[in-house]
Amino acid sequence: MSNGSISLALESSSSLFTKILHYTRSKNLPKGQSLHAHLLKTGSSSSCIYLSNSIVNLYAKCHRLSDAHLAFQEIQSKDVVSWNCLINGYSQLGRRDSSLSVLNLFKLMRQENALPNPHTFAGIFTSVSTLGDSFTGKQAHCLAFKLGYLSDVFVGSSLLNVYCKAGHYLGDARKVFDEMPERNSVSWTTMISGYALQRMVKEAVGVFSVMLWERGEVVNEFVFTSVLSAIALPEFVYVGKQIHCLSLKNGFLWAVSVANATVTMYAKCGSLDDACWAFELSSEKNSITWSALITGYAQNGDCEKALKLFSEMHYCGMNPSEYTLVGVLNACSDFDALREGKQVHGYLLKLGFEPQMYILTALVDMYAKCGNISDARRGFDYLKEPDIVLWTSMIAGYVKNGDNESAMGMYCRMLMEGVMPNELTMASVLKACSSLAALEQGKQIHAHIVKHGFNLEVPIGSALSTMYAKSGSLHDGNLVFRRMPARDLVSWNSMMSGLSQNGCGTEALELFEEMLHEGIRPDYVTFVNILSACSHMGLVKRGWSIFKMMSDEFGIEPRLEHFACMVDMFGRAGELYEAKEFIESAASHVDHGLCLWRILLSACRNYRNYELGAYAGEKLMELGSQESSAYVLLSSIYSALGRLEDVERVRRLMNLRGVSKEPGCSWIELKSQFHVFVVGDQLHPQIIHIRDELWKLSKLMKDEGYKPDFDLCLELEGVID
DNA sequence: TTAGGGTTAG
Repeated sequence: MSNGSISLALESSSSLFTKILHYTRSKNLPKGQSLHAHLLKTGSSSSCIYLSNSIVNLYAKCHRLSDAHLAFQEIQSKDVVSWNCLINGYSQLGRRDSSLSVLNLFKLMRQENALPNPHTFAGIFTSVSTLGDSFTGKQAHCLAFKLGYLSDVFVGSSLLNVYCKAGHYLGDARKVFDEMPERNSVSWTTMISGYALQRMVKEAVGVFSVMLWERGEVVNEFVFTSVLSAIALPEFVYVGKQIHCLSLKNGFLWAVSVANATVTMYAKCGSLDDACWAFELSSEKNSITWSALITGYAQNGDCEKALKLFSEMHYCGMNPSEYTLVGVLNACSDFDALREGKQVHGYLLKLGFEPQMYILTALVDMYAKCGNISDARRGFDYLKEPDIVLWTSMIAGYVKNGDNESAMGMYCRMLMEGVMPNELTMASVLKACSSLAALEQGKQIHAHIVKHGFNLEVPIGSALSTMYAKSGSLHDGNLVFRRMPARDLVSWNSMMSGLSQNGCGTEALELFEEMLHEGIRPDYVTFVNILSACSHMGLVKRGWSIFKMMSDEFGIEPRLEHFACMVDMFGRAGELYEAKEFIESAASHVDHGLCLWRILLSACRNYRNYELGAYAGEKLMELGSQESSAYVLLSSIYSALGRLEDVERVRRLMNLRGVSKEPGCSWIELKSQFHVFVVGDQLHPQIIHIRDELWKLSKLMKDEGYKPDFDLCLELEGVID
């Protein structure tokens, strides 16, 4: 026997007990284990239930549940504390499997006729809320009530947490809360964060105020963090500011968790200056504080500041967490900042971050959104079993890069591998169908949506109505739109665009009026749709007044798209000189000029106003247009005017600038197969029959008296070929 | 003289 063991052997059981307690609190497992060995050797633990329970507790608190279980089984006559030590050990792990073990242990405990006490129920309710099992929660609630334990503040608070976490049971939660004979900081925090989770700001702040009224002070930092987390909308920022000031007044400047919640609160409300102020003010910053401000900037569209802050964080010697990296990668995605994104990628590899699922997803998303789809795919292929978020990122990436066929292919592969889509997946796939105008596939996706039990909420409802509308099925598009339980601005905009693109300008304008009537504030996209509808309908006056209304009433500055719609509107109506004046008053930017003069040039061709057409064409030459159609049209106009020198000059300019005509291309989907045709190609297997049919059609046209318009068809072989 | 509840960042 060593000296240490001799001294242990001589110790009284009360001193042994103090030691176990100390090792348990300090989570000193090795010391605890040697003490346990000593107790087994001397047999002193079996004679004393306090000591044996404490050993179970020691292992449970050190997260060694299998050892705790063994020690528990060694106890001959278990009491309620023995059960509680084990039950609470499992429940405190906070995992799904351990919570299920708790429920099994509770069943065993009842079979062995051991009577649970309030301590037992605290563990039971904690596990039930981890599992989100409100049915078992209700049963345990009844039992606790029957046993008269609900007056215990621990039981009440943990039960409160069951109902708060279940979301739909907030009414039950409030009832439990109101009926508690005693409430403390934990009960307040639980009730407040229950409301915060459901974004019920007024209720959360209400409970906070009642607490202030009853207690006269805020007891700890947790109450502040939970109430601040409820505030995430600009209209409540003034309440947030009051609570922030109160936290400073009550001396919580030291609490980094309060500072983090404050920065997050301001950022979510869109008050970035205040978020910055709270950030500077915090006496201690951790990676969460930095993350909160970085993602705040990213989510409010100031990605440049987010990236700058990230490098500042690096220079301050603060290492980023996974969250910071995900936040900054998302900023790169939104900012189209591939170079910076690659730097962050390199940096995280250097810091030794393993490519875990969410970092990998952020990387795939960043590469895809920044247009580097092949690197995105490499990241995707890295994982053997990608989860639904990663699949969706990859599918959305293909859609964003215009490769809708690959997006559809990925979706089919995903289904074959047995991965269930979520609503974002469905929205992306529907977008691919819209772009392909693939109605049949779109209908199949609609069937999947019904089959998987998704409802027509945004974004699925919006994407589905857009798919139908863009594929020409306006009736179905409208049906989906009307059946959506709630519509956001994007839903209205896409329905309007579907109507406008399919020649239903009047209906688009009616929808616009309806939207204003419902109090939805239009954005710049709305006005693009509406101006385009006016242009197609020839409603010049209406268009003018809407164009003015956009900036005067809604404070939206006109963008290139709006100017283009206006020029198109004048052009279609034959008001060519109005269009010219409009361009000259609006086109201060090169890009604007290039687009606007090009529209006028086409309109001049349609109305055979060659003088003005030549004027617009020369403007395009001055601005260095790279569009082949501009050169072809201008030279044909000069030819029609008999100005052959100018024809030659424009041709030379086109060659000099290396502008070449892209061959025309069209495609059609027949029986799930795409047939693609490019000018001059003979690749289609049925090309002979197709040409035969075309020849018959043109003969029919001639017989009916249609004559081709040769006015602007030139001997441009040298240019076009 | 052993055992219990709540909080912030993506």
